[in-house]
Amino acid sequence: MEEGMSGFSVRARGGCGGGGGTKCGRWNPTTEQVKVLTDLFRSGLRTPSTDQIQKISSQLSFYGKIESKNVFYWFQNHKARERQKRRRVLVDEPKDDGIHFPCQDNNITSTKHFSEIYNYNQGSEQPERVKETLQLFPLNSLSESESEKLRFFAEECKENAAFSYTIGAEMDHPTLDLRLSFL
Amino acid sequence: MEEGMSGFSVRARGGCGGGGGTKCGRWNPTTEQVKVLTDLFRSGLRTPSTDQIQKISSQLSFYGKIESKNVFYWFQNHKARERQKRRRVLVDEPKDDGIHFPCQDNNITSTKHFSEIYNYNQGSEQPERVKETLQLFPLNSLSESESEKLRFFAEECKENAAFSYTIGAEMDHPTLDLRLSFL
DNA sequence: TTGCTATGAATGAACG
DNA sequence: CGTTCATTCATAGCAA
Repeated sequence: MEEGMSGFSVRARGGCGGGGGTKCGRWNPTTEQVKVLTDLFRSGLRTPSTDQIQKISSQLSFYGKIESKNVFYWFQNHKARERQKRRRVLVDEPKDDGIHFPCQDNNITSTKHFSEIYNYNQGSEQPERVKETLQLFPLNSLSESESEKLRFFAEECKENAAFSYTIGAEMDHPTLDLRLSFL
Repeated sequence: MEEGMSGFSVRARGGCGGGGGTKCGRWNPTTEQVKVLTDLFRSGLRTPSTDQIQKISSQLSFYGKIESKNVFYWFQNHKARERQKRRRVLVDEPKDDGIHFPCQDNNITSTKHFSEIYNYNQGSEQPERVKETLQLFPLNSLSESESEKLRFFAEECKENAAFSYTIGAEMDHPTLDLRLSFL
């Protein structure tokens, strides 16, 4: 795949006019946009707030057409897919049964929230929920694949790590500054 | 021939109760059900009461498997996403600085009471929400996106408009009658 | 063309 | 109610 296409206008494809019958065209992120988003993600950003989404979108619009919903979806998808990938690793390779600590144990008991809201219940309360257990673990004697898995877990755990990110380090033009400070 | 064109998933029903014995995870609304729900929403229904939910669900069950909670969630989601979308559009496209009239700013006498319209009031009753006066305005020289935004605002206005809706106009079969009268 | 993979988009369900 | 999660649909790009 050619990596040129610097800047934007990568959506050169006909899009709408193409033989589709559905709505025309979906967002096609430029390499710069993907880079920034990925860096943000790796910096610890997982679930940007509405404000952050808008700021990011605004900044990224420099590199090409983009809407805030694109940023929103990007993070949703990226997070979800990393999660399911990790999940797959857990299931596919059960040989690592020495460590298992998915950051925050999700106790998935069957849900009954609609009835909770509308009183369609018939008694029997059960507001039990397991609290987080986030424990540390010995970081030694780990094989390649194992340490890789650890990385996954580590990534998951930094849900809300504080961070700041600056766009434009080696970009050709702008040196845009996008400092995200939460809380 | 098949080209994959479709406004939506054409799979629809079957699923759980069908003879295929497929997965029956979550509700998969039929196109008819979606149509009715959408029409109800567009008619002004935003937060149906428990009774209304029951009625709607009951009627829609004709078109396929459905539960009350599905209707409940549908409206919750639809409303939430409508607002979210509108919010995003407002911020994403500030280039419409020629028109700005949130909902019912009838009087040209400026926007003196935003709090009245979006009443997040805290001292008095709020029985008087939106009077459906929804004034018209020159629908000319409006770009595509602009008129789209207008539609958003218009939709927001009919928060609790009285309405009645009849299912089955051009439906293939039933002519179900679902008159919802509130208050 | 056909199939696969990655990923944008949508939405049912549910949480806080 | 706003936000988040899980699953699925749809499509662009590439490979065989």
